[in-house]
Amino acid sequence: MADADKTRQALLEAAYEEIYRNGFQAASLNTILERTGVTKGALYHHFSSKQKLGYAVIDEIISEKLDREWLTPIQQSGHPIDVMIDVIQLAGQQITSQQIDQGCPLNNLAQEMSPIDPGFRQRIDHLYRKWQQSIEKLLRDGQQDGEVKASINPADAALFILASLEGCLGIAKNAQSIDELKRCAQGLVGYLDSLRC
Amino acid sequence: MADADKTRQALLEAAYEEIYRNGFQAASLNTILERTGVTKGALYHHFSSKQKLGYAVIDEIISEKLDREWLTPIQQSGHPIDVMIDVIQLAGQQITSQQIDQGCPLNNLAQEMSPIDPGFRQRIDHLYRKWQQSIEKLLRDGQQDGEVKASINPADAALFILASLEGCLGIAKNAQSIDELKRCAQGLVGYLDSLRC
DNA sequence: TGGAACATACCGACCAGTATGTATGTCCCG
DNA sequence: CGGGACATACATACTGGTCGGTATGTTCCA
Repeated sequence: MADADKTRQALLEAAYEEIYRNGFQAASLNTILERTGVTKGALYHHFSSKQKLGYAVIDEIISEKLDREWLTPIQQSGHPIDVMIDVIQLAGQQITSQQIDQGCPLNNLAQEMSPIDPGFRQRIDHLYRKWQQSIEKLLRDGQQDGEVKASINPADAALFILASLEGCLGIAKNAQSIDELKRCAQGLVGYLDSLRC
Repeated sequence: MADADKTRQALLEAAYEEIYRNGFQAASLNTILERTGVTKGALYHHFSSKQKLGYAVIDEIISEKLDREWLTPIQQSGHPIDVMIDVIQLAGQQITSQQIDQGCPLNNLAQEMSPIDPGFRQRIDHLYRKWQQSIEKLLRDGQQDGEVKASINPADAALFILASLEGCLGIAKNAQSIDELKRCAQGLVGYLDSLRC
């Protein structure tokens, strides 16, 4: 039934917002219910626990967001290093100050939940791995085209690029400063440049 | 009175552990009381709220830990870049798998609390700034000695180094993998090498 | 020097509020 | 008319925080 799906989707989106704002543990089901106008019975009809709701937010909302905002844009044509720099700088231009303050939704959940809930950790790890592999593929393509140094290990470099990106977002989040994000991202761009032949 | 100080210190240390394990919001005062054998009245005699207890943990426990484990070691004599690589690799050797899983105490608090509590954000920012400046000073010294490229901006590079370091710790925390930490840190070492003349 | 006045450190029962989760009832569509 | 899709009311546990009270000094004046 379409109505049921709409209810479920509304819950997922409100849960995503609430979790993004407060973290998973501090996220309140009652707040989610208020914001959606859905009742508690309906929520527990669709999700058997708060934990399962959190899992679904990762598997459906955040995963889809990652695809749309990072994995797909990175697949555009062009020199791999240039493409990555473009994507990073475009994201830097589009980001709002609210998004800076709240950081990366995936990394937020990773830092909070991975030590205390294997189900979260596993799901987050899966997304990180996809992310890393998409960067790795880009570097590998660059090596074949002769744009990227043959001496580097694409998997290791991709891992470091991803870590640095999350690190920059984390630092800027605490500083609540777009300027600091851009200065930090510039360091990452410098590293990317150093991978060119 | 010495006993009062001992009580206060015991509370701070137990609070640090509890917060490190569960985050600040999910940290339970009752657990802290159980672990220390201190009563609730005593706790609220020393700290007027859970928030103030959290502030004190940053100002006293975490700040001291940062000094001891990063700021002081970085001040040893030697070529700046070599010193930093040494400190990073030594830390990588000494880290336990439990510490990997739980991540960096300062970064954990930063990601959780900075968007929702200005007092936390400010205190964490203060420590990050000290950290960054100690790296910046090292790079500046390296430039004067002719070991570090004159073309780089020491403040910006220090910011990126700090962000990358936290990023590597964060990624390894989610992966729960020492190997992934070392591979990631190797990327940081590569960046540091690229700063040499 | 002895004792009243006061301060510090601590105790632990209790409070209101909130959290997730459950049990049962109703509605409505195929 | 059976079952999916809810709604309502409630259970239970736990949270941070408060409050009246106590025990152990410390100070200071007669």
